[in-house]
Amino acid sequence: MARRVDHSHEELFEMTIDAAKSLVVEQGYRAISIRKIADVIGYAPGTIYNVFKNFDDLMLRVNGQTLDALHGELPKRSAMRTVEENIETLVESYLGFVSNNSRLWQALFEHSLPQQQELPGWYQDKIERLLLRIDECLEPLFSETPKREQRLVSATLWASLHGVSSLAYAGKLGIVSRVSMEEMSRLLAKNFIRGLGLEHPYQPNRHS
Amino acid sequence: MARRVDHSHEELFEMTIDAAKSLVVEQGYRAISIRKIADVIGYAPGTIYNVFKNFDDLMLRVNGQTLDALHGELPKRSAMRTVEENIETLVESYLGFVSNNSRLWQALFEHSLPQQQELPGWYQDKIERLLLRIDECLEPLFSETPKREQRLVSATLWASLHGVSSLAYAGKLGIVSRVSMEEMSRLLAKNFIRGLGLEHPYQPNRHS
DNA sequence: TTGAATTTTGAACAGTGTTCATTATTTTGT
DNA sequence: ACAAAATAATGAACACTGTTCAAAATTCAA
Repeated sequence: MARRVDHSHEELFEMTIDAAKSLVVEQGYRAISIRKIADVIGYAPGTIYNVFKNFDDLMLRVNGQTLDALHGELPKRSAMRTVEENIETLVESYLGFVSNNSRLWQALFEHSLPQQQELPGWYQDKIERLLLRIDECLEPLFSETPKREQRLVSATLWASLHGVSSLAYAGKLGIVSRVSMEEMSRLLAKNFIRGLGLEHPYQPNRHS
Repeated sequence: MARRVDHSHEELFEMTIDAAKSLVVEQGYRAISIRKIADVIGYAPGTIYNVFKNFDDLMLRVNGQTLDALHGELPKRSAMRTVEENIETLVESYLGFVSNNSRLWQALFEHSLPQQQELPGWYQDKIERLLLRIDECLEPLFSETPKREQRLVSATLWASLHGVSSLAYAGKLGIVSRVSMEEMSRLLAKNFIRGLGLEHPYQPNRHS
């Protein structure tokens, strides 16, 4: 049976991702499977392979939407405020999003591609957009220096926050509970930026 | 056939973990399976379940040994040096270990337990030991304040470094390559510590 | 209406973790 | 030395997994 008009390619795409999302939200990343998703949307497993290359592709789309959603919640830099204040606001938004979407957020680091397969361009672009949000806030610190250093700082802050949330949610910090994930994030951002903003906009550190 | 004297329980434990490790090193985390491991050690799959509770347990043991190995390579604090210098040395050791054991290191964050199942005590102890290595280095900054803040800083630094290496190895930072993982780690550690060490040993940051 | 194009299917394949009755072996008791 | 109990190892079986693809069902075009 081929119900060609039942749902368009685009509708199928959306239905599949929505089903995957709700499975993640309700049962966590490890509970997803192509067959379960197919059940939810009322199609056969094979149909999903007309819309997605494979499971990794599907998962990348799900995670891509999570990145989009985060991007939508991050505020733009306010010219009225200092770098520290802007970063603080950014971190608060980040923490809010992560708390409200914890299961989807966990899926973001629980899924990873097979060895030596790099992320597709469209996915890297979504990360790029997020890094730009941080870049914006750092602008005043780097007005005179090459942009590469600025990007390095943004990526470092992004990765650090990622480390804190991923370890906190995976329970990989022992005693440290979810309450202190927020404490850690604020501590990190504040002092990292403060360390940066001392004398030099960017202090290249030599390797001993 | 029961070859009871062939290998003791302890030998079987070690053989299994060694086999798992070499599979990770040669083919990456996603290539491991109980059956492949059983093949390598010359036993039936069922035998592995006499030694390990399940796959997660086995994987936790593998990762536990990775944590042990890292702990063995981290130097103790030198009383002759400043906090910044001690942390720098620590970070260099960390980076060296991660580079020399990249596949095993990746397995450390590619594996995660099912939802709401927390890490066993013996595993948390291994993390505790590592955090203590950082704690040591921070000692001079916290001589007068309660130890809780010191632990918060250690955990934050640990988690941040973890974030940098995990995103870098998973290729989840786009352009940012493995070369700059080291740059990012050094930038992070240096400025975070510098930010901390300003006026107050520890600056509690209020939430706006 | 017929034929081509397209969408959906679901069985089949090769794999996965895990269980457990059966078997082979060793240890113990007599 | 022999029988009985204890133990270790097995591998078939179960219920899953992602993925493929010939066949079937439906729609579109002539």
